Parts: sequence; structure tokens; C-alpha cells
Amino acid sequence: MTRVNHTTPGKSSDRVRRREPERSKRDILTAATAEFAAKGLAGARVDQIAKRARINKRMLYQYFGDKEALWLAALEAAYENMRREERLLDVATMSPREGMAALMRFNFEYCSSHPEFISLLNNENLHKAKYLKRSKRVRELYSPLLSLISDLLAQGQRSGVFRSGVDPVDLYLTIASLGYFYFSNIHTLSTIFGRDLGTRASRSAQAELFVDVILRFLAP
Amino acid sequence: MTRVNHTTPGKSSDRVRRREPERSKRDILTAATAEFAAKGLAGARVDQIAKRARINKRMLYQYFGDKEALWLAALEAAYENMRREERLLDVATMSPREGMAALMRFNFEYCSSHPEFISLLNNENLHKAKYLKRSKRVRELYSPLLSLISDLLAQGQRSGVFRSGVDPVDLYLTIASLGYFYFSNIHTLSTIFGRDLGTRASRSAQAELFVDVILRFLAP
Amino acid sequence: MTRVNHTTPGKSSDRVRRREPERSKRDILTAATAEFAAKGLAGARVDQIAKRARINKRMLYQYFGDKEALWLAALEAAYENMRREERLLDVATMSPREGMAALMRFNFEYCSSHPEFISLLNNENLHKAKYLKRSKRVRELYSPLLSLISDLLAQGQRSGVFRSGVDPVDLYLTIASLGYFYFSNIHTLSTIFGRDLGTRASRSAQAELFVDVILRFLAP
Amino acid sequence: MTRVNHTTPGKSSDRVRRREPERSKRDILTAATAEFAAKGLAGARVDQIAKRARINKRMLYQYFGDKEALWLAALEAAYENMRREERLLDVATMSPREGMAALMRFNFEYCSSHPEFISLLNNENLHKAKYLKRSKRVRELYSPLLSLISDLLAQGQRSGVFRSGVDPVDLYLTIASLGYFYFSNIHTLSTIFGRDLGTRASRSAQAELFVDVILRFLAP
DNA sequence: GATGAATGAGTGTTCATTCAT
DNA sequence: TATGAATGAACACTCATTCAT
Repeated sequence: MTRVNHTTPGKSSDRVRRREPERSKRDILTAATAEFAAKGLAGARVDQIAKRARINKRMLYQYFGDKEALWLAALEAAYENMRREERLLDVATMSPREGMAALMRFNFEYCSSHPEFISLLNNENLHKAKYLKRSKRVRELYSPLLSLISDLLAQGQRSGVFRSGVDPVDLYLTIASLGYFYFSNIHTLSTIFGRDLGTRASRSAQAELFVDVILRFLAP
Repeated sequence: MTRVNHTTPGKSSDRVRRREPERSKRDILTAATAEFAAKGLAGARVDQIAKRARINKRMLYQYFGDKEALWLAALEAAYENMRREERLLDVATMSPREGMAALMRFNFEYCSSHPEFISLLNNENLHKAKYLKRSKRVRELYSPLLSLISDLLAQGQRSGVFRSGVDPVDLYLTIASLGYFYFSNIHTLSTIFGRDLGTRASRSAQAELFVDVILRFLAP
Repeated sequence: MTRVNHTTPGKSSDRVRRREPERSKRDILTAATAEFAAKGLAGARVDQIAKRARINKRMLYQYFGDKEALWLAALEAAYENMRREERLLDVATMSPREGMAALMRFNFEYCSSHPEFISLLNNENLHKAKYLKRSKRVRELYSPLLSLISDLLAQGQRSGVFRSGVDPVDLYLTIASLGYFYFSNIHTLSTIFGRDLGTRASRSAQAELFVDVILRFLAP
Repeated sequence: MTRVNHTTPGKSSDRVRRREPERSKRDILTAATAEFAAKGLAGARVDQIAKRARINKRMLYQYFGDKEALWLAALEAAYENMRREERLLDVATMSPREGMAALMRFNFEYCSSHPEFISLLNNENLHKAKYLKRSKRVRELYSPLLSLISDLLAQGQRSGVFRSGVDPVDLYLTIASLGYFYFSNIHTLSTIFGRDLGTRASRSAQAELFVDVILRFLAP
């Protein structure tokens, strides 16, 4: 019944992980993202998140407060990750048409390879953005993106490849729509149309179609 | 132990409704649609559905089997309602450009006025269309719609207002994307952009923008 | 919605059975016996009994009162049926040893072919004979049986084939034990011994063994 | 909302028991055995078991899985307890006749003092040994018992006190029948014969009668 | 007499969260 | 810091019984 613990704190070979709060936190967030994405906020199970993260449930509450706060943390991380990768595109160095095409393709492909992003956003909208409204960070992420689109639009107009009169927010919404919807509804659409929309060929053709939609919309 | 019933026999507005199975069934489906749309499949509460429908919970199980079967019934009804209203547009009698614009506007406005449709579809996709796959009816609803789009496209090509080479399914996906995404993500987008995208003015402007996107895409 | 009923009461070809209360009652009792025997009093479902009997549930309550009264009715019927068949043996005309052997074999075989008898008795004992105590009829059934055993014993003692000093109730309990236990516990015993005790060969050998036990017990 | 705890920390008789999983498990099993024995599997209430065990219902599911697994655990424990006590008899050191008499008496008395054993077995047979079939442990308990009976039989035959030609399994079934039936049906039998079969005098006389039955059966 | 829709009190089971160790 | 046993409130689902028609 008595348990003697011979491990020395700091020893990396400890069977029980100790004093690695940052790693524990990251593991929890990764596990939470997977669980929330797979089952939604209501369907996700705190026990399952703790098990996936291989941490004790108590830690989860210690680090994040409660399930809802953990949800917000996962949501913020999803937004940040998306925008971070988007920034890496370095669209500013491209030609206006190439830049717009790259933005469209990135949005489409990111949605394809990050279903958790779509799932978290859909569920957050189910809750009328209740949790996102508490976030101070996410709103700031969109300002640089809209600036970038504005710059591309202005540059394209000057060089005559884009028409004038297109609002950057309108354009962003159009790009986002085309990128998001296909994967948000891929399971119902595949079922209804009787074919798998997730194959590489389908996705690739669809991406180019949507690039075409955008460029025709912007054409003078 | 004694139960006093103050209702008058024969009065149709009795608080306790009896012997009206069809009405009970309809009430359950209406209540279920509202509850599922508001909270998702996992978040919805059977007790709450029964209370909203003003029926005994037992009836719900008698008529629909279980929560999941009720979910599928609500989902099927949502699809059918959408396609039924769409058919009432009578697009076939319009000019090709008017018809396409009407389809785009209808999709956008239906999503606007039927948030439950979006919510149910999103949640069904969270479950990878598990329940929709059991449905025999929904798949049949899309065939007439695609025929209609094909006819409009062909007619527009013959009269020179549309270019050739546009696939009907691609076009449908584009229309659906633009109609769906805006309202699917309206809460997060409103939060991020700091303004209410749900106002009449916003919606109206957005609808015309998306009609423009579609017509430019189809233009020769 | 309106339903016109053209059937005349008394017509035997009615789709809906009418005015056959005795048959309905018998059907209910048969169905109840099967359901109670299969699942016990607590596990049996009134809905299932009504469905098996092909009658409306309301009839069941009309004829029998409630589930517990129906249980007692089934229990009484089981006892009566057993003793009725036993009387048909006409043991009184046999020699003492043949008569005792016949009683033993009958008990064993009746338990074999009427598992519902065992099941109902076991369940009634689970309830500490709570329902049987309300019965006025069952107690009377045993008096003739004990008289019969007494007569056989006396006759056998006079003719020298049985020893004296054997109490009729003791003997009855011994016979009943050997007949009952094997089939009451046939599933657990078959599982533990790894062989099916329900085969015709097993049963037949066992019956003769138990006849032997009884006759050796009675032998001078 | 506020919760007042009047218990003194450190006192071992705390009303709220904590951190004693083994004791909790044992308490659950004890409570389950009592509840199952009193009401059968279908009639037993998980709530009641939790209340009797003075544990939270959740623990019951944590430790045993579900009601049916708990049933099997109680059933296995009942078998093991019976065979464990039987082994303590140390029959092997007795004379053959004394040994057989001791086995018969033990079986009879164990059934008398452990009505839960009979009740659990009866209910398991109602379910056609569905749960016992999943058990790997119970089958092993019977092998030593049959060996013991075989040894006693052989020894008694060599010393001339038993006849030959008696099968150990047949003998075991006879002993078990005589021990089991009387108590399995004690309530219905007491009701029918109009006297309490559970008195010390009745039981004692009955035990000796059944010992007599066995010894006469084995006599040369 | 006969129907089956309707009911309220429960039934087994699960959950997010807390607390003694 | 870390553990996992413990909790109470709910959850989906079921039941014997009643009642309007």
C-alpha cells in the first residue's frame, strides 16, 4: 500500500512525466483539437482528451480552467495556425493574378488538409460565436490579410489585369466561400452525388475551377 | 394521487391533446428541427424536444424510434423543404441569365432565412454523413436540379449569353458555396470583422455580389 | 380519416375479433405463460404479452386486472396443468413399485417438457411465494397426490416390496427434487460439465437413475 | 450550492469514503449479490445496489462495466464461495460413508444458509446460462469436487461399504438435487403444505433423510 | 367491446468537475 | 506537480397503466 518514489525531479527517464508544463499544455491542446474536431463541443469528452494527451485530467483543468475555455484555446490555435501558414505564402512578391490564384489555392488546400479547422469553425457558429467573442487575439489576425488583398487588388488595377470597383472584403468572402464550402460539406455532397469528392483528382480540378471563378470575377 | 382535469371535452384547444397522431408527429419533427439546429445532434436534448412539441417523450420514441432516427427525419425534411421551395421558383420559364440569378439569389436567401438547414447539414458533416447515407430519399432530390441547371446552361449557350465548357455540377457547387458559406459562418465573420453581416442591407448587397460572380463566370 | 365499419357483430369472418372473451382470455394466458417463463415477472413485458396474444392491451387489463394478477393466473394454470396430467397416469391401478417408478418418471419428464413450469415456480420463490399465498386453489391440488403416495406406500409395505417408516411427504419431496433440479439447472450444469444434458439419451439415462434412487430408498 | 461537511478528516469512520478502491469494489459486490438475489437480474436496481454499497453509482460502472458484468461477477463469487467452503470440509480424511454424508449435509446446509446462491443460479438458468458461459473460472471449480467424489466412491467400494457401478457425476447430481430443491422451492412448498419448512427442526430432519437416501443408494 | 395514443415515474448509463492523497 | 477515486446532475430510453374515441 505504501508507495516509495525513487525518481529525482528533472530526471528525463522518469516513468511519470514531471515538470514539463509547456509540453503537457501543448499535448492537451493537440488532443483537444482532435477530439473537438471529431465530435464537436457537446460531443467531445474531457476524459478522452486527457487520455489522448496522456495526461491526468486534473492537469487539463489546472491549465485551461474548464472544457469551454479549452474549446476557445483550440479555436484560437486553429485560427492562428491558418493565418500563420497563409503568411508564409509570401504573396506580396507575386504578380497580382498569381497572388490571387495562390490565395485561392491556399484557402482551398488548407481546408482540404485541415478538416479540424472547418469543424471547429462550424461548431463555433453553432454557438453563435459565443466563445470567439471572448477572444482578443483572433480579430487582429485578419487585418494584415485584408491589407494584402487590398494591395494586390490595387496593384492589379494599376497594371490593368483587374477591374476596379471590387471591395476587398467582398473578394475575401468569395475566396473563403469557395475554399470552405466544398470541404465543409464534402460528406453530404459525396453521398448525394454518389462519388467521392475527396480524391486527389477531384480536389485538384475543383481548385483550378475556383481559381478560374475568382480570376474571371476580377478580370476587367 | 387524484388528478383534476379542468379542460372541457370537445374543445379543440385542450391543453392535453389526444388522438391526433399526425399532428403529434409533425409537432415532434418541428420541435426536433429547432432543437437540433440550435444545439447539434450531441447537444440536443430529447426532453427539450418533447417539451417543445408538447407531447410525452414516449410518443417521440414510438413514432421515430430513437434520437438518431429523429435526427435523420429532421435532416430529410430540411432537404425536402429546401428543394420544394426551389422548385416553386419556376426557373424554367425565365431567361437563362435571369434563371441563374434567381437560383443564386434563392440559395442565398434560403440559407439566410433557414439557419436550421445550414446547422443540420454542418452537423451531419461532422458525423461524416453517417445518417444521410441511410436515406433513400434525399439523393433523388438533386437529379431534377442538375437537369434544370444543364438546361439553363445549354439554352444560354445557344442564345450566346453563356460561354460553353461549364460543367453543371461545378456550377452548382459554386452557387451553393456562395449561398451557404456566408450564413454558415456569419457569427464568426461578424465577430472578426466587427460588424453585423446579418442586416438586410448587408445581405442584399452580398446577394447581388454573388449573382455578379456567377454571371461573370458564365459570361462568354 | 373517417372510418366506416360495415361488420355485423357475430359475423365470424370479422377482421377484428369480437365477442370471444373466453378465447381472448385463453390467448392472453398462453402468451403470458410464455413471456413470464422466458423472462420472469420483472423481465416480462405487458406489451409483448398483448402482441403475442394478438389482443389489445386494454383487454388484458380488463380481464386480469394488472400484471401481477396475470402472473398469479399463469402460475395457477401451470400447477393445475401439472397435477391434471399427473392424475391421468392412473397410478392407482399399477403395482406399488411400478406406480412409484411411474410417478418419478412423470415428474422428471414433465419438468423436461414443461420448462415454463420450472421457470414460473422459481420466479415465484424469488418473490417468497407472495402471489401463490393469495391463491385458494393450488393448495387443494396436493392433497390427492399425497393420498395416492400414502396408498402406494401402504400397499407396497403390505406386499413386502417397500420397507416401513417412510413418510409420504418426505418421499414426495425426494421425488420432486430429483425431477426438478436437473431441468431447473440444466443450463448452468451443461455449461459447467461441458456437455448438453438436454439430449434424449442424457435425459433417458438420468430418469432411470433417479427411479433407481427412489426404489433403493424404498426397498426393505 | 454550498456544501457543509461535518465529518472530521482522518477519522476512519467518515461517512464519505475515499481512496479505498478495493473496499469500494468489495462493497459493490456484496450489495449487488444481495440485490440480485432478492430481485433477480431484471428486477434488481442499479440505484439500489449503489445505495446499499454506499458508493456513487458511477464507481459501479467504473469497476464493473455494466449491470450484466456485475451480475456475472456476483455469480462467479457465489460459485467460488460455495466451493471454497466445501473444500474446507476436508472430506478426504473421513471414512467413505462419513465423507458422503458430510458432502450431502454440506450441500443441504449451504443452500439453507446461502439463499443468494440458489437465487443467482435460478436466475442464471432463466437466462440459459448466458453469462456463465462467458466465465472462464467457474468451470475449473468442479473438477476437484468430482475427483473427490470418485476417490470416495472407489475407497468405499474397496472397503465394501459401497456397491460398484455408480457414476460420480450421477451421484453428484443426486446430492445436489436433494440439497438444492428443498430450499429453492421452500416458499411455494411451505405455502402448499401449510407449514414452515424453514424451521431448524424441519431442516435437520430433512438433511438426515437425504443423507439416508444417498447412503441407501450407495449401499451394496 | 375494442383500439392505440398518451402518460409519469422510473431505468441503466454517462458526464464534467472536484478532492483526498 | 500529479493522481485517479469520487460525485451529483443529467442523459437517452422504457415501462405499466389509463383514457378518449
